[in-house]
Amino acid sequence: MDKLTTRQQQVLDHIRKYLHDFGFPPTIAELAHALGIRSANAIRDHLRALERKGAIELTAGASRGIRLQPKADDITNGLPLIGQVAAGAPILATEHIEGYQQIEPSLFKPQADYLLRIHGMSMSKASILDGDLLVVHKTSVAQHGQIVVTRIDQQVIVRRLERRQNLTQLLPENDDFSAIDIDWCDTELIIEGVGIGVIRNKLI
Amino acid sequence: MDKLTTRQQQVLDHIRKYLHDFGFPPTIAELAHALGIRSANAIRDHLRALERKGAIELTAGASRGIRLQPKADDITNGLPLIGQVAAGAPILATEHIEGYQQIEPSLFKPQADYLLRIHGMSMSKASILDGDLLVVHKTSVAQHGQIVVTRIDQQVIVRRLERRQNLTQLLPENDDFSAIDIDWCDTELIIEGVGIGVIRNKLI
DNA sequence: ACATATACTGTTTTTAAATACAGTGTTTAT
DNA sequence: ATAAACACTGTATTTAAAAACAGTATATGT
Repeated sequence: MDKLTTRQQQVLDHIRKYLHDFGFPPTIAELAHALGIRSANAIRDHLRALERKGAIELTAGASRGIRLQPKADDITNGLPLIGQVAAGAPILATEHIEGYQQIEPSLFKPQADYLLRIHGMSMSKASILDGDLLVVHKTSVAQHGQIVVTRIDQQVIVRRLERRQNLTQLLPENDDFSAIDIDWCDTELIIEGVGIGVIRNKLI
Repeated sequence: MDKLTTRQQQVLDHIRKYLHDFGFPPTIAELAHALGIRSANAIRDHLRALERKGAIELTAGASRGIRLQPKADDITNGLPLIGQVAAGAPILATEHIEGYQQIEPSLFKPQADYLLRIHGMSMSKASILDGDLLVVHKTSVAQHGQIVVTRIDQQVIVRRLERRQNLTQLLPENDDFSAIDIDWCDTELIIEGVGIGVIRNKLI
């Protein structure tokens, strides 16, 4: 989405507020009045600009025919839920997004960026089970002991990060799995994010 | 909210669908057309009935002036988060509510009604840890094997329900805790709800 | 039995709201 | 420098949509 001018942002904010207050979008005249503008045409120009920049969608001829563009706002849209990630592809690529879940970001610290579906029981002893949604904070730095989302040989893997003097390991939390040694010459360790929470939507 | 007739429910469903599809509510004529009705007045009658029954709110004189009535607690406030419950007091009493968490109810099935903070490690082998939030569906009936929120001797306790021929037990998921036998003469078993999910907002 | 709610048809009137047209300056990017 | 985008004013026109009016027929509860 293109950058909005201050005025365009104000118009967008008013549309949001009105929608929240009334449950339906404002008319052009109502927006003009709310922003202290005496001519409806000024708002029409703003709306056209907002549409051109991808912030809203207009329906010609329809009263209140303004739709907020879903992608404009993370909060209205929720957190993306990522299923299986194809080797090499970026995690947040559209084809990996199974859907969006409306979850309060303030529930987690630091900021929750996306949900990653866990496949397999490699982290079961950390009480992270197959099918669980790992709440992930996007970052490229992680500390010893944290649950990390990493990329090894193009594959996305969730493990516990173990950092000693000159040894870095990715530890599973299940004795049936083996640790992955990271030696800096050979294997490249890319950290995609750290786990900050878990959501399980079916109990057994 | 009063019960809706089949037709009223159909009208409400169409409003929901239209809102989802277009981002703004339908006009009366559009609803009539969608339902195969030739007169706008029929829809007006339905809308008035829906408003009377509390399903929607109408704004007189405004085009598309239909607002879906948000389910008082769920959408506006989110799910109540219950901390410690005092002995004998109802779970959802105001003094137990630590706050409200905006969480999409559709993420859980059946319906999520509240979040209960888990104290202690009695369910650790079921991957429900101290500090976790148990997502609870309010019900008084539960089946063998489910994680249940019960009340024993006025205390709220989370355990796994074990029902055999003539034995009912509440099983912990930790060997350090012992099972609770329910004999129907002596102890009264009150089921407050069943666990349908877990939310953990700090990993260790 | 009788009031009330439900579920419509059909036409007309009124008002709400979008659109069109014709402008004036200012700012920003190439 | 100069076109394009930005940020408006103001009036007129057209169309979209709500609301009012006048009915019919069936179902439902008291």
